[in-house]
Amino acid sequence: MKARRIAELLRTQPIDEQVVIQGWVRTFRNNQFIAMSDGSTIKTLQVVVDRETTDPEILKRINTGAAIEAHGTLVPSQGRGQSVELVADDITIHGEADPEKYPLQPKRHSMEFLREIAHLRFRTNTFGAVFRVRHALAFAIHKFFNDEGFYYLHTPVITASDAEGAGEMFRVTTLDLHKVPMKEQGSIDFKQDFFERETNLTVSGQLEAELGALALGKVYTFGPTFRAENSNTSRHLAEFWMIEPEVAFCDLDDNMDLAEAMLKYVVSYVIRECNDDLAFLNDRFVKEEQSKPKQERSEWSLLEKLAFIVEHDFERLTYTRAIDILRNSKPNRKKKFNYVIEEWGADLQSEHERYLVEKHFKKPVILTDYPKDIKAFYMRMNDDDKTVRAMDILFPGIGEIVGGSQREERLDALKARMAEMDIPVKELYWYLDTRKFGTCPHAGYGLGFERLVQFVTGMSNIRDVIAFPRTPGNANF
RNA sequence: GCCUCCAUAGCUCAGCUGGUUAGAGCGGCGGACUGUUAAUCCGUAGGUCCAAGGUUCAAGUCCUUGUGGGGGCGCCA
Repeated sequence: MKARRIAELLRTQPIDEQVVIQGWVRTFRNNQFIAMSDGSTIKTLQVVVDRETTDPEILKRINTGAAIEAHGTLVPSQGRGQSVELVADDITIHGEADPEKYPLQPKRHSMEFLREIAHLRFRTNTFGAVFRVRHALAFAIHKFFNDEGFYYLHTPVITASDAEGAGEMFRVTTLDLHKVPMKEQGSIDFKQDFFERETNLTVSGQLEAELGALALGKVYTFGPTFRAENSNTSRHLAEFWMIEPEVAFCDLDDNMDLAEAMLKYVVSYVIRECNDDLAFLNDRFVKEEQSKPKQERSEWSLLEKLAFIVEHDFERLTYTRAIDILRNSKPNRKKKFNYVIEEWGADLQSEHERYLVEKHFKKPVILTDYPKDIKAFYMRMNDDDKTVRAMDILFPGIGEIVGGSQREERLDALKARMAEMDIPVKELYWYLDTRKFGTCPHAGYGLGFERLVQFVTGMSNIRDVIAFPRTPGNANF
């Protein structure tokens, strides 16, 4: 008989049917009740074994973590706490989990401990919920873009251009590091490397996505991205997944509309499809908040935060207006900020972003039209010649979740900007060609996928929303 | 990269201004009970107090260095 999944059995409740389930033991109570999980849902199915007729040797091996298969009949539960249960007539142990050595117990473990056993942490309620939600978000993103007429473009992971200026890069090479081939002048001879030139892991697929957008109209990328920055925070990874839509004939307002619609779509998708997991994560979130000091505590539960995102328009304002608000804010006047805002042109610190989002507007904020000096070369210059058509979407708790812009489509303006910022024009001839031939206004943005998962699951550390986090000094598993 | 905090049983943690044999809960093992819900009750075993130096009559506790980890900041998504 084919095994069925617990999620399906709990949904359809085929009473009196003979069924088979396969999964892992969460707890074994009273030598009689197995709480069994098969990953299909956060809920467990209670398997009732007859301790009189079941071989004691089998009973002894039913421990937390063991993989088992249960054959039996689904019946209404006699106990409280579940509506149906499986009365087993046969139990097979597929794989034991020696309770003396198995690190997971039916109790609360710290996130730090679970991070050190990342190969086993999928088996906990929290990580089961996180990875089901992560999947649902990824699926919803593909569905949203597909429904909107976008094409999923696979941009390269290995890139030769280091001109993007998005951060430090990881080198890709097959050269023998013990005897690197040198040229006469003392520089490394990359002609002998695999690609016969210097190559790195991508820090962004944007430039390539622009090429696709200027033919296919609407494209998006969704792939791994690498930054060799020595960033040690709860919101940074060396390897993370990024979504980068790029749209032709699109200005900054359209771009903001798209980003806001996408975020609302995926959040409401998950609210609809991941009920049980979100309910669990919500409880977890609320408990964690209660343990924090009062002024750091979130006013809302996780579910309230998610509902709020879907129901309210994001606040849109220019950088210039944001500076005015910040300059006149209480913490600025009382010099409570670590970095006091003195004048226009200053880069916003995360304390300022947090003030705007969490204190002043109390909703997601989209900041636009930043000073050109603090933004990338490819952003479209405004008529004031001082600001560019950039936008950052700031979310409560995690800060910047989206960074995007309208792209500079005018060849002369782009070249001038590249010269000013020492971007090698020659190397990026292919990028400039799109401005030479059939250029048009276009725009796009980058969404940090793990930051989105962080927001939706309420997990406070980004290392707990990706299976095997890569951070400075850590590439385990 | 900078600033901070932490490391005690398999896990979560307590251990006061340095002072005798380092504690609890969970988990393990043995038993009792049996429709339980992280089951309960009784008993029991379990420790290189992260490592290496140092101060002291005496170090889990103080100092130095190292290792591992957390949090904050910067860089960003």
